Amino acid sequence: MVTEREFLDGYDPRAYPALAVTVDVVTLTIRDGVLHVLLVERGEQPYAGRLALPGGFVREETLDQAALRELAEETGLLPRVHLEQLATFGDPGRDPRMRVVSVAYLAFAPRLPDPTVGGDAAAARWVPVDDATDLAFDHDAVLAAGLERARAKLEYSPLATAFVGEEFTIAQLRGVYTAVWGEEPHAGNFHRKVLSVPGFIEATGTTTERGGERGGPRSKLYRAGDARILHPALLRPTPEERR
Amino acid sequence: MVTEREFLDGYDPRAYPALAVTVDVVTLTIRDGVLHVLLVERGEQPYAGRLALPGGFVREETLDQAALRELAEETGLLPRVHLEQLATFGDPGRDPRMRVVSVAYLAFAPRLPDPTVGGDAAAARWVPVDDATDLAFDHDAVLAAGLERARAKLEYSPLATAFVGEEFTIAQLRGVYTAVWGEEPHAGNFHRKVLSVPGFIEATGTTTERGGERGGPRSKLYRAGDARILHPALLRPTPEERR
DNA sequence: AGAGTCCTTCTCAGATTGAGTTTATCTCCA
DNA sequence: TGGAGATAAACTCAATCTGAGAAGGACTCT
Repeated sequence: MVTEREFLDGYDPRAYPALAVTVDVVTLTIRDGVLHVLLVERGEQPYAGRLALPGGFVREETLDQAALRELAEETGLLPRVHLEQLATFGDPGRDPRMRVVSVAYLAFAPRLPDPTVGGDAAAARWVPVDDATDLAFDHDAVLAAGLERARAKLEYSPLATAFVGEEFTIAQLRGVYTAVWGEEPHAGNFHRKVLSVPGFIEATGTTTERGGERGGPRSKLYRAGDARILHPALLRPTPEERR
Repeated sequence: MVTEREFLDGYDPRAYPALAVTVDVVTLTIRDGVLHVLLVERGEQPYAGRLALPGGFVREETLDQAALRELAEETGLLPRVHLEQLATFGDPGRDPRMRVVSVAYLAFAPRLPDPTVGGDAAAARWVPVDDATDLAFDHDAVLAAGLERARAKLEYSPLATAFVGEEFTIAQLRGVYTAVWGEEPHAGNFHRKVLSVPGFIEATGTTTERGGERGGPRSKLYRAGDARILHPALLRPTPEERR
């Protein structure tokens, strides 16, 4: 906010050229073990033909509502989506047309159907994050910030459960960590750790109907617990070489 | 950012009433072992007489530059200040005059002199964070977010060194954790831990000139190392009751 | 039926942690 | 000047946690 003094001293409509505030959403999901991000293809200049994060102007609504609205318009999804503010990008010149300050959001969703082009949805599609390069505007940096946030939050928050369905196996949960971190945690230790963190997951008492596709026993099913933070945390292997 | 489609579909100057973007800065420092925040007293309505975070309009500059400029205008301080983006607050109605989207920043500074009222500085002063209540606008929430971020960052980043001078003792560093967490870490274990984290601090080879004010031997002096993250982390005592 | 998969549990040595103790150095005050 | 009290730094030790591996089944496919 701004103090009255600054408001009076500084305010001159001509001194502050038109300025827009938008939201952009980094929506992540996992498909076939690979982390994907939701992108839309731009039809017009600038950056025509390039991929970009879905987003749009903020209306008379909260920023959170704007992000949720954009996400819904683009994908038709609403339920079971974790949404959080990521960071704000506002360098002059990041949009060649005018000064645009963009509040970036980060969303996590379980596997979703391909966006239907019903409604006003542009050509939205899921793209493996490794292929999501050369995005329009400064969206490469926005995506990078989102990925780093996601990797870090898996360590100390029960976020991974937002990527899987209502009921899930520990192996599925491990698949989330593998996809996001790009590294597979030790299966046995992961199992022990996940079960020992209070409130992370709770057993349903049921198991899967079948074993794994390539064999193996049925697995027990779990649902998300009520913990908001993981304690102790599940730390990434090799955060960096020691010494 | 915004796609061209959305830009064309949605853009109508009258549909989007005037909107301002500001930065507000939560500046923290430690004085006499107590965490303080920099506040300015508002002279005019709304919220006349109330305390508020320093801030102002974003000009033709990056958001980071705007935050740094506001901080410098308010306090005259520039060197050795750690500054990072905190979060963006944009609820309609958070400013009664117009829609104002505020990008909040978080700054950490070693002990600084009282802001001189030279220049255009308003009545800025350091206030113990526990006394910083009933702030103008939604600044209570902004401050709360800043405090929580600071507490969390002490765990896994070498941020504490931003609160002390160029050279410091381990006891001073422990004082930072005590002030921010409101809880004193075990002195012996803190000592061991801080020295064992690679890159956190490095010895200068010198000691203080005198012992502590109430006795005790001279302490060794250290300076900040080059680590960007602490690994392993210094976890807060009692993050919550286990089980 | 056999080969291969993999969920789940177990083992174990090494590292880390929390709590407390020890030693020596220094300041303040009588 | 001689304590009394404070504290930086190092050490001790038991309890816990961690990483790495292996074992036991239960299940899939061919």
